Amino acid sequence: MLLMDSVRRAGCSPVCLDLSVGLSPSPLKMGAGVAAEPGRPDPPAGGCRMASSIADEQAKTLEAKLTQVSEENRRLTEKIAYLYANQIARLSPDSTDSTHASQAASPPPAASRKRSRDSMDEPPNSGDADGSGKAEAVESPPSDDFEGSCRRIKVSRVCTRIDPSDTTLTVKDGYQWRKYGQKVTRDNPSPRAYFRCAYAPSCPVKKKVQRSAEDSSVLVATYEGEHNHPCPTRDGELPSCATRGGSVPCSISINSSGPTITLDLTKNGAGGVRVLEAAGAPDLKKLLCQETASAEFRTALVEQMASSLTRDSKFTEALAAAILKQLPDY
DNA sequence: CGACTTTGACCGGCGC
DNA sequence: GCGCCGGTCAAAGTCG
Repeated sequence: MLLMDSVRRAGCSPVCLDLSVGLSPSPLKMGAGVAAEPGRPDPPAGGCRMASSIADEQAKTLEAKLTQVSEENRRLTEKIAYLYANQIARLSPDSTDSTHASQAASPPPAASRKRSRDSMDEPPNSGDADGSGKAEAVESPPSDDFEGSCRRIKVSRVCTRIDPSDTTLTVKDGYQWRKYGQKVTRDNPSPRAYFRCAYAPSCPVKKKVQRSAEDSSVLVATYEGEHNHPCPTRDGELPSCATRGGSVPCSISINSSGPTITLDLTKNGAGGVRVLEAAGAPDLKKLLCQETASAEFRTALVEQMASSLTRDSKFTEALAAAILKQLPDY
């Protein structure tokens, strides 16, 4: 886009755009016509004469931008790590390893009932959660090692905007789920549905789906554990915003043993990111709101998303196919 | 007829 | 000890 913009500003025709997306070793290649691949015909007459110098200039610009974005990324990472560490320290001043033993004897008053339940719900084979365990869901007796039994399963939340009239508690994420229960919980008038992964019998993953208490048009899906099998459909590799005919995940949560931070990826019309909530850390939410509102954050986020997409050869192939479809035969 | 969903019953932890 | 609550079970019902 930067190149396109510069080329446009330089008075060159946009026809020079080389869209050899995914067809060359370089996954995404957009540039002026002179940057054509070897063996390809020269740019059409009327192409950019200044393209060579512009390409050099743009290469430098992009390089500088890459450095800047990398620096921003590093800075943001450090900042989030710092904020997170601060919050943890503030929320659990005695959160050291030694608390495990005392927790069994006398639970800390600040620890909510729910929190202790969450750790209790850990499946017997939840060692899988760190990816190092075996994939078998074999019942094993509780370990005497308290440290081991307290290991947290991976918990993540996905908020999904749905039609308020849609009463089905389904979130299409590509995996197959079997519903095994539904309950009305105290803090929310809408029922909570419980699902197990139905694709692999040994898969320990569970999912809870419930409408948000604040906004009934938002479904909150809580995933516990990690799948020990590949996703049955490609759509499920990520909760996809392109999902059709179903609910559309529109936000992500950063979890899991610490404060939950929910980012809304769609609601901000200005193209920014909105912090929906930072459970258990109101100050963190305030700070993150400031941070995500910044132009630097948006730029870094966009860069990172673009980078992830362009590294995915499947994506670039699909994009190339879609573009070729739109182009007249030549 | 098998797979899946629904829903009331049941279980175990926790607070009072 | 009792009641509340979240989570799970399992029989019955539904669907393709």
